Amino acid sequence: MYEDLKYWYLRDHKLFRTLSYSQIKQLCIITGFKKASKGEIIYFSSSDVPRIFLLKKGNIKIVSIDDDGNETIKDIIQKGDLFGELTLETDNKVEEYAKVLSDDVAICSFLMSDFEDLLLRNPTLALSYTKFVGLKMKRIKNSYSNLISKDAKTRLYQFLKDWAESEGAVNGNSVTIENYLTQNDIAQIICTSRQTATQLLNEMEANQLLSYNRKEIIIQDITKL
Amino acid sequence: MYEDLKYWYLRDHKLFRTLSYSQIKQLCIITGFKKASKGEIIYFSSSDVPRIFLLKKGNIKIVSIDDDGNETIKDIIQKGDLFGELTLETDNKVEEYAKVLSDDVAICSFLMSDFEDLLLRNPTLALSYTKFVGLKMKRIKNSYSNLISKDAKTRLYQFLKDWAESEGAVNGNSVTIENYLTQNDIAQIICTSRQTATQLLNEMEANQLLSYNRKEIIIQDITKL
DNA sequence: AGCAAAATGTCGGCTAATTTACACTTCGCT
DNA sequence: AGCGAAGTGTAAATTAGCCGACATTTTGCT
Repeated sequence: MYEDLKYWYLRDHKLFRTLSYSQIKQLCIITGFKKASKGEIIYFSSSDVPRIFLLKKGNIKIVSIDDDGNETIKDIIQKGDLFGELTLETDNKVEEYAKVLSDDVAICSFLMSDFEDLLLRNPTLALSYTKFVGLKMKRIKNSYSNLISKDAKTRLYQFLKDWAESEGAVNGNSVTIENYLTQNDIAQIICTSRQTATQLLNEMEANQLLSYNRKEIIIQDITKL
Repeated sequence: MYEDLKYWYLRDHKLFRTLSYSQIKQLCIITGFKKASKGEIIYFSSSDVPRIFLLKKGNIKIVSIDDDGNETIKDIIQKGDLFGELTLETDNKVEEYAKVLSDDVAICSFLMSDFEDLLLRNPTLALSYTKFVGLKMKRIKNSYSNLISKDAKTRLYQFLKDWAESEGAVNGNSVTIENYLTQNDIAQIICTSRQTATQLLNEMEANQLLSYNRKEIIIQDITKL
């Protein structure tokens, strides 16, 4: 990969924005680049050397298999997000992999050990990274407490609001979301059965809160959710 | 407070164990010390300057109030744990406070800004701290996914196992836990109603899995849980 | 175009667990 | 010692949402 390309990729993430061109260039830590298409599975825990990944394009879901063999969606990663062993500790206990949701994705990665060295040499970056991990933790806490204390309907509403906020195209009070999730995915994210999710979505459509199809979701009036 | 005392307090947490005596002494970041007794409430978010706290003695619970005014237990902090704005970002959105569970507690604290400076000057510490926050995140993720996918009984069993492991006095296969929680607390932690928790605990007692009273819980055979 | 697989829609029975309601016990305090 | 508050025990009614079962629609593939 060309030096300039590396620079551009890293520079694009807000975490690295504070580093100068020469700093990034000097570090040269990007060691992998990968393209993949819809439905493909990318293993990243265990396997070879521990890495941190940056999703450059598209969407993926992080899925884990529990003891009973059920799939659970752990996270949805969007363009620009980091994923992988963000805690800088490898654990082989959890069996996780990523599955491509959008038509195609571009992923770049670097070695965890290289990243650690970088953090050691750039205390400011280390501090930013700590805050970044902390923010991620806060988000998780927040979404989980929703899962626990609210009913399925409220959870779906909250999920749609969050999704609309992070990715929706706003047009007045109406928001259009590119829908790369199946109803089953949505059900898993809000921790309910597929049937319940279907029922709730149809109910919302009947109440003219949104219009749903496999390509996009249009929320008529985001303020009414 | 005497310099030596400060040193001792910090030194006691594994995070600071790598720092030399002179380093800690030089930094002198402990700026607060506090004792409190059972039932007392300690506010730590919002209010004055942001701080990080270290619980030296006793047990506290972190409680938050949601929109509807219900109390939720966010975390149980044990002797030696850090708490407060561990993410190094203050947010005033969440209304959280700590409540003392044990007879009395000792808490020391330092300013978040001082701690940030310290991290900037000690990259190794910064890295350790990041991993520490990451570990905390992993624990939270794990306990939440238990909450979501398992039924109340399994959750209670898991909670008791965890509690026994972190604090229990082992004696062969039997483990004795000092019980500073009410059944209501336990119910909140495992996210069920007080009645269900009571019922399950009595059921376990009837099945001779444990003996419960307000002072202690004795698990007859930890391997059978 | 045609077929299999994946995704969506719909229905009732079933069950864990919440809710409501109340009695009893223990604790902390003056 | 005695009282109120907090904690614990128990039971019945109610319900959200899971599960199984199936029909229909849409997609991707050759």
